[in-house]
Amino acid sequence: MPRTTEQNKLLREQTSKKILEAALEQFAKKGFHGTSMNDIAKAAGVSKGLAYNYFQSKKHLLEALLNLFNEMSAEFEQVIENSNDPYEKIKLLINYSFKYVEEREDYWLLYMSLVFQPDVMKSAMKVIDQIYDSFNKMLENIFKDIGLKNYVAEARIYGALFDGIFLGYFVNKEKYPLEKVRKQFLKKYSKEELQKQI
Amino acid sequence: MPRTTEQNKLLREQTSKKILEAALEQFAKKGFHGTSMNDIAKAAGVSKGLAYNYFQSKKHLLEALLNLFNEMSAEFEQVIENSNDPYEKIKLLINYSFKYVEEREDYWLLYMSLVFQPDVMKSAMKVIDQIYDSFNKMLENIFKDIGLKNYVAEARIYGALFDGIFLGYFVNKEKYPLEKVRKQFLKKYSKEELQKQI
Amino acid sequence: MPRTTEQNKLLREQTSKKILEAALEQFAKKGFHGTSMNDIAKAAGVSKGLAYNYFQSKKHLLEALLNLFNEMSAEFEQVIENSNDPYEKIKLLINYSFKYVEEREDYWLLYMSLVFQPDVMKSAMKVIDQIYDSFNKMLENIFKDIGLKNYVAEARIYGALFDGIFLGYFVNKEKYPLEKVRKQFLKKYSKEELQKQI
Amino acid sequence: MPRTTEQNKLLREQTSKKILEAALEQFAKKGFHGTSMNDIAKAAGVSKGLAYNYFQSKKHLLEALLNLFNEMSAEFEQVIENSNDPYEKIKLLINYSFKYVEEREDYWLLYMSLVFQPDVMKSAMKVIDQIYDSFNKMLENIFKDIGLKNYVAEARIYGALFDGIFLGYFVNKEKYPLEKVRKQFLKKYSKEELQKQI
DNA sequence: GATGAATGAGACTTCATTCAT
DNA sequence: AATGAATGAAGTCTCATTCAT
Repeated sequence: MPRTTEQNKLLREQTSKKILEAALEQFAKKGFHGTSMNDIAKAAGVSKGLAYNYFQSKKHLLEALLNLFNEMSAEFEQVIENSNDPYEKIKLLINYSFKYVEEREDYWLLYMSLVFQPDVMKSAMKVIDQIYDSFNKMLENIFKDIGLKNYVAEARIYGALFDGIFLGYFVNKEKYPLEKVRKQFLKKYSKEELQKQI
Repeated sequence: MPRTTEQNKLLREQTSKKILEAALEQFAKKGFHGTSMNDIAKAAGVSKGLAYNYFQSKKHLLEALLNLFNEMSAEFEQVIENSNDPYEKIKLLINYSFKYVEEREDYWLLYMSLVFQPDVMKSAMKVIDQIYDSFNKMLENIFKDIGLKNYVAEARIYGALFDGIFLGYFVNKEKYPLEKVRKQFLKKYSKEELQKQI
Repeated sequence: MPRTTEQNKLLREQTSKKILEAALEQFAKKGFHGTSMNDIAKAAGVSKGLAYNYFQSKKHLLEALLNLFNEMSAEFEQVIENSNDPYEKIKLLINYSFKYVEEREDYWLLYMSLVFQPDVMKSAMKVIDQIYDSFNKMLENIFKDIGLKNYVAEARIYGALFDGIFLGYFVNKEKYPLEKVRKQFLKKYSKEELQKQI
Repeated sequence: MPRTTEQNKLLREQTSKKILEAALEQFAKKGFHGTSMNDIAKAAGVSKGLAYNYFQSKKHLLEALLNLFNEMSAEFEQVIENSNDPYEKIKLLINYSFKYVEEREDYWLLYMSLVFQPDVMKSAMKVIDQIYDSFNKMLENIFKDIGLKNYVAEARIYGALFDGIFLGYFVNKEKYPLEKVRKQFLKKYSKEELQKQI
């Protein structure tokens, strides 16, 4: 009995996901140029041919991954929707960030490795730039709400802290005092401290 | 008549430098795997063969560049020697950092791209780890001198700011409000602000 | 529809054999260093890349060929099993040798060219040494059975004759009086002559 | 003061010899294709450029070495001039052979490696063929003088023994019972034994 | 939908040879 | 006569992609 259209669609989705996840993992670990289609196919448990059945080329595969970054961005936006208080929003953001990067290490690593290899793909930088922008706007709005005069610079500084902390963390996970830093981060952006700056 | 030993030494130094600089530039722009020896040779204006006369392999070439990172680290240490006042040291550090990254963009980009591709080379991560360590120790000492209780976390936060700011800057140089951020950075680490935290 | 596992296995065996045979032929003719992977691939009628799909490297290809030498050795052992009379064994051996080298010229040439280039591969010399050993032991036993006092030296002398004859033959096949030499060889190792030496 | 013509000539001869010897040693050890001009220059203690000043190319260098083989051949001829007795000549030949190969291992190894790589150079095979011929003629004459009916085959068999023994010796010098074989060789070609064959 | 054998362009590297800050 | 820096062709090997006993 042949598969129903329904079943086929499901199968395609599952296989596609397997390949995407494998690609993400491999790209994150070894970089775009350092990863071969063979690596990806093997990690996904499929044949090389099948990977090409789903994605036109290695670049297309990367492009497909980039779309996931937009979701990442959207999730951050959602998190701050949970409160109307800008102080609370900051707190939610910080906690979510730590959770996020720890859980989705691969996304974050791929994201960063693309930042530092703009030549890999033009479209990558466009996506990355957009994410940066939306993240900054989000932060600027929060800091404006709080009443910080230099909210433009403050947004960048907050973003820099976020990026820089995880950068340091990935240089040497064992050594990095992530918990201490998280606490200090929260403290620096607590209502009490922020109000001193107004 | 053969060249004198002196002449040869000079020639070797010049050519070696040409190749190293070209490699730095190319690696920074396109990443290790994304750069071919051909790219490097062409950028250096020499033949492919000659590059191998100077550096055993592409990896050895990268390794030679890594040594330059240690110099970078040493320069930071020197800068803070110019004062005994920890508050002044911080100020010197910040200003030097901005000048440094702007002037030596390529170093910084290569450095970062290696952070995000640990598979490229074991030795790279070792060197990077060491630089991080020494930078952190330097900062911890300064913050300890100032009297900050959480000097460990504070050192990491300072470092994160540094890394994160330039990361953001390179994502989109045109858009980044570097000068505003520098000022805000200085303000946050001014004597006045720091003393509030003691 | 993909090929069945069965089909693939057959295909791999066939292609592998094609490559091995081409490599043997080329190595025998031009030596290991004098043969390029391109030469081999062309002679095998496959692409360069495919040769690497089957053999990790040129050295591995040579190593695979070395295993064939062990078969060669085994065949000689089998030949003398056909008789219990040591005099008859010698005769069988001589006739088989001539047939063997004439038919498997390439094996023999490769074997010899490896003897004279020990630097090519450590493992090659190990295999060659083993074959020499087993061949010598075989001969020593036969000569011991016959009752020759100097059976150790006699085994070596027999082996030397074997090697030396074909060496001379390959220097100039047209000129070499192979048939005359074979007859003289047989005569020297005839029961009648051997018994004179006891 | 410039060198005199005399001095220059001497110098050229010395340097030429140094290079030839180094080439012989390297070719013998690693084969023609396995040896680089750099290897040779280094082993000779001269610059690459100088080697080319003396020898037009790597092939020319090999060709120059081939001429030395002719000397080798001539030396054998001279040795047997020392006696008029064919039985004595054989004895002189055997003893000289063993001494020769042991002392001039490199010549012999190069000679043999060329036999098994005819593609390396056409001219090599011509020279080798000539040496074989003259050696064979020499032996045929001796065996004819002794009165052996099958002197043609006997000459080849003697030659084969010579080649084969040293071949076996170089496969594993430590293990080879060279002295035992030499004695047995001498015995086989003693007047007493040879006369049995007439 | 799925496989992996096969290709070929291009990467890294070596080396005979040339040439001259 | 002597040097070794420099070149470029050719060799080893990898890998994105295609294709079909």
